[in-house]
Amino acid sequence: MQGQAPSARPKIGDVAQLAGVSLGTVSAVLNQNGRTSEATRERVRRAIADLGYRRDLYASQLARRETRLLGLIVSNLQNPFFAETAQAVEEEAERQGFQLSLMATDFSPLKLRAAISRLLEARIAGLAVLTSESDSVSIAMARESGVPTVFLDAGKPGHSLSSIRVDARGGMRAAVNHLISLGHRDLLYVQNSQNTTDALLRSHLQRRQGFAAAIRACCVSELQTEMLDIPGPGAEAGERAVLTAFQERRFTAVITMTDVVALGVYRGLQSLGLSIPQDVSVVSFDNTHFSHFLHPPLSTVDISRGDLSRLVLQALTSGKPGQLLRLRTTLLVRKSTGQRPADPA
Amino acid sequence: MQGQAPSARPKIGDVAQLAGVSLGTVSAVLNQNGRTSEATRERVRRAIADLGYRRDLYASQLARRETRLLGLIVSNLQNPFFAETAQAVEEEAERQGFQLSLMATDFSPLKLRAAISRLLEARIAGLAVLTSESDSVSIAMARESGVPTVFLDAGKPGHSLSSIRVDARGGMRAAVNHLISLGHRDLLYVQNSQNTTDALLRSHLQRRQGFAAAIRACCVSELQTEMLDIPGPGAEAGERAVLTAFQERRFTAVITMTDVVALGVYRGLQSLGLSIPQDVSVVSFDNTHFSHFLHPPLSTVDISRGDLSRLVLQALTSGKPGQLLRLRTTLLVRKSTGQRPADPA
DNA sequence: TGCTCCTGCTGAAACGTTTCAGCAAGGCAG
DNA sequence: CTGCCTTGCTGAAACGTTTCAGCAGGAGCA
Repeated sequence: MQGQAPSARPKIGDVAQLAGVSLGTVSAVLNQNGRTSEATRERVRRAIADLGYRRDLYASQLARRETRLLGLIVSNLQNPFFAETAQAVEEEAERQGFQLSLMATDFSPLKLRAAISRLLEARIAGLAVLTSESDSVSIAMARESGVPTVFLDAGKPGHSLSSIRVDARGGMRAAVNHLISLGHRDLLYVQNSQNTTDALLRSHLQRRQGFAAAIRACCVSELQTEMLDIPGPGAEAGERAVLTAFQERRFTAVITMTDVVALGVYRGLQSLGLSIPQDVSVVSFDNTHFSHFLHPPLSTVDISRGDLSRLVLQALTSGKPGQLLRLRTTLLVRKSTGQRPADPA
Repeated sequence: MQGQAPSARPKIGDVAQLAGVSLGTVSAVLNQNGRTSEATRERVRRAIADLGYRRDLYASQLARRETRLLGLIVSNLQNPFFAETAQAVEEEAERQGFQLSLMATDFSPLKLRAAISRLLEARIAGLAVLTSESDSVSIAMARESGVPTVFLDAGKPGHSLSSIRVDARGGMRAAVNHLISLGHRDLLYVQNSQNTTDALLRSHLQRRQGFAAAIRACCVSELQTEMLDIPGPGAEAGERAVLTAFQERRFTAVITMTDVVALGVYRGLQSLGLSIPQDVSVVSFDNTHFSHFLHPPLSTVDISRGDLSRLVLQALTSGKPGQLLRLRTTLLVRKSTGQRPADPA
């Protein structure tokens, strides 16, 4: 008859009482610091098990000085590129003794700000924003917090703010050169610049610059290119883009900015009765896992998840914030690109 | 010269001092409860902005009675089924004023236990475990915590423990009947029972029972079936399964337990020079987003993400734990299934 | 024996909020 | 003018840990 609320969470004091030791000793056992004898440890462990004690995260973190928590924000977990990247970062973080708190923005700048806000309240030790919808407001939030931060393709680094610059330009150049060397002269470039924000602009700019540079550098003059802007980041938009573009005119190669869009492009081409790569070649960006399993396997520009996650952790934990980190890209030539058809009727 | 640590996080007391009000008032403004005049609110807001104050999550939650936090554990975010489900649950949770803490197990029972442990430390208001590797230990952990919990396809519900039973049996029966009605008599059933745990067993059992029941109920006697166990949940395993199985003998239809595996099956069949569905029909489970974009579009058993997420929230927040909830499945016939080939040479 | 060092433990302060009883002041009915 | 209600604010207790100075007691050494 010691009190009758059986569902109350036992606290550290209850454990201490049952084990016949003090509060501080239990804490020492829990955290494996301080000096404790094996006998005491055993008694405490028994008491913990008997009571079903579980440490309270909030009290624990409140009392601690610092957190081993990293925040990671991505656009959308449905996109395999982000899912794969998130997993890679999580693994790298764990390897270095950090926990990861993962949030998605669904391509909404407002959700991005809310996510940053929440993560900052959680007193994260570092923040990685790997989305394309970061704008000046969200960057300012991160900057003013003083928390080590890394953005993808966003602005100038400074103070606590690092930036990872994906060499999209180089990747794009490689992709275009690959197509040109295969004889292609009619190129359709499919992009999605719907949520126009700083970072997205920059990211597009790089790709477009790579595209333009490759075309400029190319000796052939009879090059015909068209850029098509699609209204979303999904496969549906890619499919419609192809349907629309090919209605007017015939291309022999399509370049997309993500594998997911390429998935739609595949479907669009197939429904037009065009085969890949006999009639039309397709190149993409991301090298998501499924791209290898498409029919035909998709030629795509790889962004190394391992390198990316290592850069993220380096940026956040090196103690030297404000870095500009560069990430190489490499074109993976698979089976979706081939010689320009002899008779592109 | 008031102290020289500029990077120290401002606390609620600093805000109160700057705004010329008391601690409690600032808290009232922050939480929009209690009575405050517009003038005071404005002063407090200014002070917050000036100082760049941000609430400390841990102190806040420690002082609060309860959390509006739900824990969601899935197997692997790389699998689109889980990514889509997680997103659906997150949206439903948000709609009901809950935040979601998302964790992945990577198919490891140990990681599952660690995840449950962490979530319980965070004092979650409910726990949903949507993975196939839940075992009796993890179920016991959840049960003993007293937190409203829902598992997918795991054991008998009771006390705080609810269970969602996906009608895999029905879905499988529909898939098999569909194939049989198309004339197929040589069926390859591809499953992955690698991490054999209670829930996985149950889940397999259901599917296998559905398979067996459909075959038993079927009048045709010349039915030939084979079950192949693959060593992993990925597309690679699916591809190898086809390569292995078709080496020995020819099937006219393949049934897989997930779309991801079907992706590998597609590739395997294509590399064998077999076309879908002319030579071989394929049916799968999950209806992930990409399955619609495959060539040909994949016939698959749909598990409604909306229904699933609503069930999850109902189980966790209805105040009536210990429920057994059933989730219907529906076969989506697309283009990967067709008449059995006239001459399956 | 006296001194120092080490080990294992204790007890209280600190972490930054929320919550709530209580109080001052003003308005209003009688 | 009195009594009572309402509004807007205050101040302190509580939340459940971690951390750390300090203390008792035993060992080692001269």
